[in-house]
Amino acid sequence: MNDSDEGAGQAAPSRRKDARRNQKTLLDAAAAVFVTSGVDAPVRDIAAKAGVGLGTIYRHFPTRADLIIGVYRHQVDACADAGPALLATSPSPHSALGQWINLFVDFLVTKHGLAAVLQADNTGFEALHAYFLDRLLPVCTEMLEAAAVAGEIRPDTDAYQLMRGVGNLCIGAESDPRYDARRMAELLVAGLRRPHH
Amino acid sequence: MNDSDEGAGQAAPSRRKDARRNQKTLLDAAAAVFVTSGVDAPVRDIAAKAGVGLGTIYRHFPTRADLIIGVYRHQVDACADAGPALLATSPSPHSALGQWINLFVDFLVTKHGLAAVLQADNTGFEALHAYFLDRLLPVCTEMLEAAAVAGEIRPDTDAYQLMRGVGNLCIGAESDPRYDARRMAELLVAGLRRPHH
DNA sequence: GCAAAAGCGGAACCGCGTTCCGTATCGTTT
DNA sequence: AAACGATACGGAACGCGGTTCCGCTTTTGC
Repeated sequence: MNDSDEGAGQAAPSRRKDARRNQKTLLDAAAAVFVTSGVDAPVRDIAAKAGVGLGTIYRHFPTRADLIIGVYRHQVDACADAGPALLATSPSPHSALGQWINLFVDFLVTKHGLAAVLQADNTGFEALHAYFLDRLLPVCTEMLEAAAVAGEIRPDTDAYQLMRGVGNLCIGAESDPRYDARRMAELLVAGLRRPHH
Repeated sequence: MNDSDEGAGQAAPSRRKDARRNQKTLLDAAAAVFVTSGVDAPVRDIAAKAGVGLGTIYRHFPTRADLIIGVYRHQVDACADAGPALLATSPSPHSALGQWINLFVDFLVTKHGLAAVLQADNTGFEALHAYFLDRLLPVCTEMLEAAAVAGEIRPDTDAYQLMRGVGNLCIGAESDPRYDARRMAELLVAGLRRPHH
């Protein structure tokens, strides 16, 4: 899949020195451009910001998804790690789930255009979708199960659908002042509560 | 806004006869192409299907939103009309709301790519967004108020946010077999139930 | 039938993603 | 240090799709 690093792996001990430097430069440039122009920013803009040619960016990050993953991997991992922590410190699994979803929503709405590109059907972004699922689905599943065991929610809830639904709720949220994705996500989480305990 | 008709108005009594015919031809062609290729289908495809030039399509429908509105106006109107009817026949306002949302979701998920293009921030689709809001928001507001008066839901629920949330939930639903937008929408509606006192 | 008005077609232009290859740089070997 | 293969770089060039623009055709009013 990935010959050297980009995508899912980050250790790049081999390779030529300039190549490694360029990779880092590109990630920094991409992060900066993503903030100002969103994750859909023209590839040329990122290349220009990094001061490299187009060939270079495509060699290091064959798809835009690779670039996005590279830029946000740490934050996604942090979100994943927060799950078990919340489960341990929260008064109830359902409350932990709510807080965790809040974290996820906050992450998504502050990355312009990221939520829109996260859905599975978006051609060329399968890797991105897969990475998010890979990291977050187990956590979500764990929390849902804990809540189900505690009898707080219906036991038939599917973690994938919940993640997908929450991700969808975040689409375009950053550019619509009348819309509050966090509130909608809370409603969704509230909706899976058991009718009465 | 619209010199003649496209967009929100449909009566086109004046104009040249061939122009009126082309407009109809274009709507039919667009409807057909939307079914097979989604609402993002290349303009050229629609022009080809209709057997007209590019200039013609842009003259009749300056933006893609105009075309989409033209194609789906009747169905949107039907959905709007269904609201009061459901309110009258359903056992409770909340139940009517749930059924109405189901109608809306079914409409959206069967129109490939429509939900994705419905959100406000999508440049060039303001007219589409506005039309949907124009027709459906009053209905949604009415149903929410009825449910609030009946004490079934919290009284502070915003119709715009609900519509936007439901619309978002439908994005990409048609191409992801693991995802059931209707179920998520039901969860959302369930979530605004009053926490029984 | 004729001229102005209205409408039509599609070439052309632009932005953007993506590919490809001649050139430059690196690092290793002698 | 010189030389040479491997590795990486830059950017021209191509394809696709949206949008504009203008010379030509059809319609309509007289």
